[in-house]
Amino acid sequence: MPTSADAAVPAAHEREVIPLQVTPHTMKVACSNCNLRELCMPVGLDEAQLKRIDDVVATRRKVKRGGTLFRNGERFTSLYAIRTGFFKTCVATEDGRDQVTGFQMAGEIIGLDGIVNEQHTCDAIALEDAEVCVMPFDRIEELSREVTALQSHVHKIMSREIVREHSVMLLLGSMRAEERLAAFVLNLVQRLHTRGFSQSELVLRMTREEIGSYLGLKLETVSRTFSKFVEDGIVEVKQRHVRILDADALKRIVNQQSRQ
Amino acid sequence: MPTSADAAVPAAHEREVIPLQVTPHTMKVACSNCNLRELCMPVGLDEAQLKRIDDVVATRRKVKRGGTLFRNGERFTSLYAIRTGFFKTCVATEDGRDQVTGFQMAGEIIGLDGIVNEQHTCDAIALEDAEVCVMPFDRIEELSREVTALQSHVHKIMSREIVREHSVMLLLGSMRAEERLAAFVLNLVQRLHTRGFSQSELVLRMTREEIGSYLGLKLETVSRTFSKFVEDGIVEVKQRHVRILDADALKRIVNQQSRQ
DNA sequence: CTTGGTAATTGACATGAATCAAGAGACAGA
DNA sequence: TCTGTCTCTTGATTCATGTCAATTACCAAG
Repeated sequence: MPTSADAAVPAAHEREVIPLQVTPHTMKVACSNCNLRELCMPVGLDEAQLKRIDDVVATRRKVKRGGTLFRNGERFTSLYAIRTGFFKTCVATEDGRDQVTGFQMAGEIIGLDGIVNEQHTCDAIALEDAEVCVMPFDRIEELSREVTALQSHVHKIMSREIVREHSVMLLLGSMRAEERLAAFVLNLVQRLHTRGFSQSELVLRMTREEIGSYLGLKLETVSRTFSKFVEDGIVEVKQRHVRILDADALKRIVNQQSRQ
Repeated sequence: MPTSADAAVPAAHEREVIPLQVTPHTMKVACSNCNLRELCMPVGLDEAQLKRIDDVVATRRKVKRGGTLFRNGERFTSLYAIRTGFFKTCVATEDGRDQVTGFQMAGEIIGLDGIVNEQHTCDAIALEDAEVCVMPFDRIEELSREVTALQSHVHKIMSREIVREHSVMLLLGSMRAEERLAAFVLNLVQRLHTRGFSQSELVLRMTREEIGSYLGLKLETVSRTFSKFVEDGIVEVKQRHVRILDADALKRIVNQQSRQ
């Protein structure tokens, strides 16, 4: 039930005071002049196609830090393109275990898990105040029947997620703690660098426990491994602020064969 | 380069004598009367749509046991629907480690990883003599612009793969050896049962080492864990033949919280 | 500035799975 | 049938990571 883009602002001030509450944002959005366009939309469109693409985004939605964009079991209606902020997605078993399946940042698409059963199968939680573009999936399907570039783009985004998950499986299935953490840090800076941030410095938006969950490690192991990297002069760590001193060393750690 | 469906049979007998060699098979294929249709194709199509869907499959292809359907780095052109046989897919790092990312059986679709970069990022290897339907992806995209049910179906297949991988991440990230193996066996019989096989008996098509790679364990651990299940009277194991004596016990093992 | 709560670090110890090694089965090809 | 090669099992031992516990650092609210 995305709010119409033209509707009046619905008591936004009231909602602001409730933490964890999602705040619909009704300013009309245009992909065609969004600076994240090349991250979440196809490139090489002509003027007319660009105009149509604008119609994919129904509204924007703000999610406060700690708030949920969607939850396991909720009905699936839309994909979300992250405009600002940082999310984690996690799955859970009945017995309470849960597993972070990914961390998502600006320009990335979230919600693909919901397509198959028209129901989300994971939680998406904002790790900092965030804003997303709401893209109703039926609209995406409709338009991608007409705009070939959009169709291809949607397929590529899903395929990219599959490939990413393969690499996480490789990490979880065959790497040791140091390799996992090195790979994780390198992956994060690389993605941040693509978005114009430093190649050597980053601020972690998640706790040691969340990193551990993603990497299949306990938070103590994450902490110890960071400490080891610091001892070895590979990184500086001050709480969530990480400075990479020797990126090559990190790469060597990832590629070194340890377990078979 | 799929062989035209109408071409003459190309020296099939010659190819048969070369193991690991893929044998193009040119018999015209019809999804519309394939008994696996409900597994790999959309349901609820009218006569006209069914006829069009038949055009998605260009040819069939046979792959001998041990042969590769595609390899990491190869150009992506087609998705494959498995008609008979059993595959594994695996990814590898430069340093030689590799990770089985899945086992696929009749009715399942393979090759989705290749879409994003028009290049395969994993190997697909037949674990027994197999036959697949070759579905050129440009044809799939073309037709799914016109047949809404096909478009939706393609999206769901990709989403299903994403969700499956989430559950593998959960398994690899937070389960212990016994839980992993129990979950694996239950998943296999369940899928085989869907295809009309026994609910309590199965023949493993893969080695202990391949199971271990998939589950992030060493082959010795897989073997020991099977032995433990046998001791506990949960299964009977004779080489690759497994009979489940107590499915509930397996389910309890999966759901029991052990590590947090 | 104090206080309470969350997050992170570090140490001591326990343990599950890896490693190393030997041997037994199974199976394909001669 | 024999032979060589995989594959699987099982035991002894090691090691990486989990577990438990104590302490410190940080941050937000009063």
